[in-house]
Amino acid sequence: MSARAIPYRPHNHDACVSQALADARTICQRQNARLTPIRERVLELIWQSHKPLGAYDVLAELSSDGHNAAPPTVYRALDFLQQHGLVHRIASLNAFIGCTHAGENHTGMFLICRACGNVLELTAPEVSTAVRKAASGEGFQAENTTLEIAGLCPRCQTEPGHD
Amino acid sequence: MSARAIPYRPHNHDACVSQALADARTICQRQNARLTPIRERVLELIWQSHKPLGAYDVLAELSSDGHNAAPPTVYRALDFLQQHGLVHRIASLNAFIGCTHAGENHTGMFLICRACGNVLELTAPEVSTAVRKAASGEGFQAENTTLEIAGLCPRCQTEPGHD
DNA sequence: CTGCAAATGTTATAATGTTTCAAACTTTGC
DNA sequence: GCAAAGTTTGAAACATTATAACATTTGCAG
Repeated sequence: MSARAIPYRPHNHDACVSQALADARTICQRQNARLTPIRERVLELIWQSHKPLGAYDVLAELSSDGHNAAPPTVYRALDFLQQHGLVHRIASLNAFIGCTHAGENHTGMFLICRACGNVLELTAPEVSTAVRKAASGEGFQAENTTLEIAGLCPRCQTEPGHD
Repeated sequence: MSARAIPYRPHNHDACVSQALADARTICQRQNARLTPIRERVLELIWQSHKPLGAYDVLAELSSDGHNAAPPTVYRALDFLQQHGLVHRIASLNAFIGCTHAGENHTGMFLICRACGNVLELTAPEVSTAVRKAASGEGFQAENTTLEIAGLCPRCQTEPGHD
């Protein structure tokens, strides 16, 4: 659906965002879910950064919009977006990021650069398989996987402090 | 070093705890790290439960010891214990659990039962390999992996609400 | 148009984590 | 031993993240 994201290199990010929003509208329609103005705006704000955005960052942006929102508004929108696979929560950062595989039925795996803060979402079938196998080897019925890898992105390995 | 933990089934947990503490003392000695009374006590408290303990849970236990501690005391002890591989932080729960592979140089993988709250720590080499491969396939230099799987443990699949 | 369910507004509060500076304790070099 | 330096702990305040509870509004089906 959306094109492959390449957060580490400059690109026309506005186009990413528009595409993501268009995808979201389609997905919500198919699921009979209401992508209300607030929800759409929150999704847009989150997409405008490749770096994960905290709930209170979103809140601040909304405020500077003139929208006088309180925390529950943001958390509710984020819950909705998560529920419908439009954003992911990065547990190790308490922050949220747009899903680059929305509607694709996947297990996200996140490469988080500790230097520049960018995050790349991957789907790695071999990883998913290995994880599922390891869990079922213990008789464990896996439902939800959190897989977050902190380290250095290609750019920050050679070009420290660029961003 | 420590025997394999089997949180899903009853066992002599006091023995687990003593063993973990003994191991910890050895490990710290080898690393020239000071396992002070507070740190040891925190480690003990964490080990006394197979369920992850929040920092404020630890704090409460310390208080009921008569030890009048403030949050930084606990967080500092937890940082120390993490640094030396004696406890793990479970990001998806904001909680801590004793490391069952202390001193073994491993990447933890956690099976978290959403019903009983018990957590099993695994080391799955195939998973680690797959993760490392996926990361380096993107040119990403992985440093730290958070891998947490929520689901149902064997016991809770057949015996809901036992605990 | 009316009544119900879903969504949002509003206020307050809970839970989690950090900063800062001072005091106590340990180690080290002499 | 003893003073200096470093490490650990105490203590108070504060910052950040998240939720509870209840009122109000909006969208929609009948």
